[in-house]
Amino acid sequence: MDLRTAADTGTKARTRRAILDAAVTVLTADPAASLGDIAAAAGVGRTTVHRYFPERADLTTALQQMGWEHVVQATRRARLTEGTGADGLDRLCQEYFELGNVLMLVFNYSAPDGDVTWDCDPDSQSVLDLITRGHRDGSIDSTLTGPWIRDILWALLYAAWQQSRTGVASRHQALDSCLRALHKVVAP
Amino acid sequence: MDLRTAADTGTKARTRRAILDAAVTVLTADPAASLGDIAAAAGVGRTTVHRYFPERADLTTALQQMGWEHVVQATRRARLTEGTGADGLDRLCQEYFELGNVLMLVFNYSAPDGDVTWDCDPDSQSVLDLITRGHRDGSIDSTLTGPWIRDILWALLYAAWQQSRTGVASRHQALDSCLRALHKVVAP
DNA sequence: CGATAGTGGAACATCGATGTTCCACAGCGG
DNA sequence: CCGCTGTGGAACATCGATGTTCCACTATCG
Repeated sequence: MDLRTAADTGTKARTRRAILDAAVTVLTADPAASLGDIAAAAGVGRTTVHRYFPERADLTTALQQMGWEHVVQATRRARLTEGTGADGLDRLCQEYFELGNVLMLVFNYSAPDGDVTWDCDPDSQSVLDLITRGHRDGSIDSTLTGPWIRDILWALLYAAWQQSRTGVASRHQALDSCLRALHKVVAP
Repeated sequence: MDLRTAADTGTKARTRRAILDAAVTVLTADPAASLGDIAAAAGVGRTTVHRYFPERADLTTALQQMGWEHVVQATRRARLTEGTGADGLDRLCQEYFELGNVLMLVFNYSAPDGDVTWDCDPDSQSVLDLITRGHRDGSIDSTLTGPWIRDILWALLYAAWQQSRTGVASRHQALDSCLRALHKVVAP
């Protein structure tokens, strides 16, 4: 017998995923949305939400964890150890941009819930290492500290996503603007 | 007889101001804080808060209005019509940075309450005009649109204030980093 | 001194979100 | 077919925030 039951990849997993996905969408639009709103958006009953996440905190915790897993995977896909530091940063920006709403949620949930800023997560160090490599190979301005560049990256991504979300620019235009701004900032 | 009673500049004005100031501090830290928290931070009773702002919405409206007034005044102080476009943007960044928490509040309250983004306020046009002038006088990269540069400005300010607020950098260092990043982005 | 403005606090009603319980229904495999 | 699993919905209790009312206290000014 398996520790995880067979249903773990079946109906239950799908329902859980639907709730989490809906939560990302709804909570991004309104961080104070009720569980009923989330249930409605997920197309399930409020009871079902409570079945999967007994308390609201359980849901937000799961959301935060899922969000960070996405960020970690995106960081991995960016292959930070290949090419120059600036190249890696470029790929990282593109991967993060693809995360969309998940990114905004992780961004916003860092402060209010717990002060678990993005300093303490496992992949943050690899980003700082990337920047250090960029400092050494001359592709990143050495006068800009690692944490500051990382924060600029997130800030630019936030602004770019706002642009795309509000229809000021298309998704592609927003990403393009973001990448160019990042290039100019980190260039020595 | 005055339309505004004499007390308008006396005790009542001071109490009102204390409540608004406390609200800025508290709501910046936790946007979902209760009126009791705000009253305690202001050093007044919860009843008094209700006397000045009968409903929560009245308080948030007043906050938003006060915030925008500060922004407008800061924009005026930056004397956007003097010097090159880039110079004006530089001064604007410094003035906005000085607004501190008020800035963060205006920034955060743009989306959740009403969709009154910073496009519709009176001073926004003068900022866009400034950028257009920078495009013409060659001090600002013409391939970057006005709205995008304005959003970058806000995003960088947000990131810089986070740095200073979390103690990663001093206030002065944060502003310096912010200004240098802005310079590099807008440079043609 | 006496009136008035401004305030604080207690008490209360209300409302929405939350969390729990229970029951009914549908699908699916043995 | 029967039982199990997953679900939806109704009903209920609870809790915290909100908004209101009322009364007492203090300081200031005429």
